[in-house]
Amino acid sequence: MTGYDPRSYPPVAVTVDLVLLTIHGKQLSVLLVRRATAPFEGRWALPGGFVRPDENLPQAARRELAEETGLSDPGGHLEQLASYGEPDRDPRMRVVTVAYLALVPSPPAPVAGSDAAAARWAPAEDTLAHPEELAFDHGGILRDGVERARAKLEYTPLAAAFCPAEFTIAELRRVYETVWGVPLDPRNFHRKATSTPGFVTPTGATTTGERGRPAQLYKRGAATALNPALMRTRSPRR
Amino acid sequence: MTGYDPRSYPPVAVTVDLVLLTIHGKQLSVLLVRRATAPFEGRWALPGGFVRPDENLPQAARRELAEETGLSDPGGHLEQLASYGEPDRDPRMRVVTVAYLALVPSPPAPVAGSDAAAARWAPAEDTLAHPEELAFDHGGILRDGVERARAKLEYTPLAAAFCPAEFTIAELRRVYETVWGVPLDPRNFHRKATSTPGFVTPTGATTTGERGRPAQLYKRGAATALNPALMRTRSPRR
DNA sequence: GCAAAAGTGTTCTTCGTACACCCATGG
DNA sequence: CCATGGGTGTACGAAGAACACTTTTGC
Repeated sequence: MTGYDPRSYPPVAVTVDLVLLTIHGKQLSVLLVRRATAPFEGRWALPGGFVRPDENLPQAARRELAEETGLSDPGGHLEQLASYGEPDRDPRMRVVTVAYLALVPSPPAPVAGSDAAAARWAPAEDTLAHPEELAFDHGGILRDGVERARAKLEYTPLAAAFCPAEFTIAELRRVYETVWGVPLDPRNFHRKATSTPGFVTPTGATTTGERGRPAQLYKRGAATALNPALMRTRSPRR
Repeated sequence: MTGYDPRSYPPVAVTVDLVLLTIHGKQLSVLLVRRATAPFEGRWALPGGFVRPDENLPQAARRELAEETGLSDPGGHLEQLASYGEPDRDPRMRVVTVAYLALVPSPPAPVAGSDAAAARWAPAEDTLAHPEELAFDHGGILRDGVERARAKLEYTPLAAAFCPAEFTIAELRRVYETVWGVPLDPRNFHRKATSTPGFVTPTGATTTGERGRPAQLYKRGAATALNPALMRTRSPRR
């Protein structure tokens, strides 16, 4: 590295891009914005923007999240995903992007993109099937984000990030079924969720006005990791 | 993001830093280099350097790894860890670093730092106990790297990255014991390692000249994930 | 009462743990 | 033959899968 002064390099920019996931109806959905300017004008892309000189990476990600959801704190979960830095990933200049993964409760707010031409919740499955339709390398970033989300549901209490502050065990189960795309046994899931320490804590309240027996309401527990983990792989009895 | 042109920003540099781990004797060790120039001159730091205009991030990481180990392909494993971008993490200018985690077989080569004043393998435990002694925010990066390595041993066949091309089950077990810092039952570990599909594949050869019964030699299997996972948490019989 | 959803109990099987035991080599 | 480490067999208990069954609501 001696002899390499970055100030003699062509300029580099650092951006933050967001894989913002929620559960919309029965589908895992990702927020896409339509690009208003070149390059990739008119194409759909992940929301994102340049990191400002005075902010760190999580701050930039939270700022983007707030801008896109229109809420100062949309709840849910935000974590760094990975960084992407192919030299030609942006035709304008060298841009290294730090992708963040955000999971938020169902439609956090009507999305009023202040700086994007338009924004929409797109079914993740459809978008993953045609990743090349997204601008830049966002198809690959989205794939990594969805994969990370699927994996982390197994061994962290992250599924609750998709739920409102209070939720039923059945709602939590539907998160798993939607994200993983597999049916789960409601009875075994109930036992598992309520018996895993720190996963959920009962609020005492119950649902009402729904069909069937009212359900206990729960809020997120204090645990940051699930032990034992939930199983994603179905191991059918022989 | 409208109205924010990164070309009007103060310049940003992107570096790649390496958490390079190996097993040295009975200890998990990390490669540290002594800084030859300001800032933090004379202090120990993770190896790293600026990403060049024509290379992508993995290429930069592999270049650093080759430079530090003195081998064009030291074997083992290399993966992106995370990115760090506090505005003041480098007093010279805004530097965003993309950290990579590398796991290589025991002393891959005498380290001849071409551009660092000196390099050494430091016990990870000691270094983690005094993270503030490292330059920049490298103490935190090291902590994240060791944590990642410990976690990934559970559900990936990554432990084999610490072993030479051919190894015995006992060598593999010692990797786990060293990285996790817990003793494992040799007999149960043997069964588990050999029965987990894709973890290790026998070469047919055996060790010789050692004390005790010769051991079968194995090489890395094709699996990228372990199913079922190995257990790190000891669940003692009640 | 009936449908629907919540929640409990029970059985079967799998798998981790502990540990007794046998095997193959060096000295 | 004995010490040392490699490798197998087996009993016990914990936990997951499957599913019968009870509870509590809306209609």
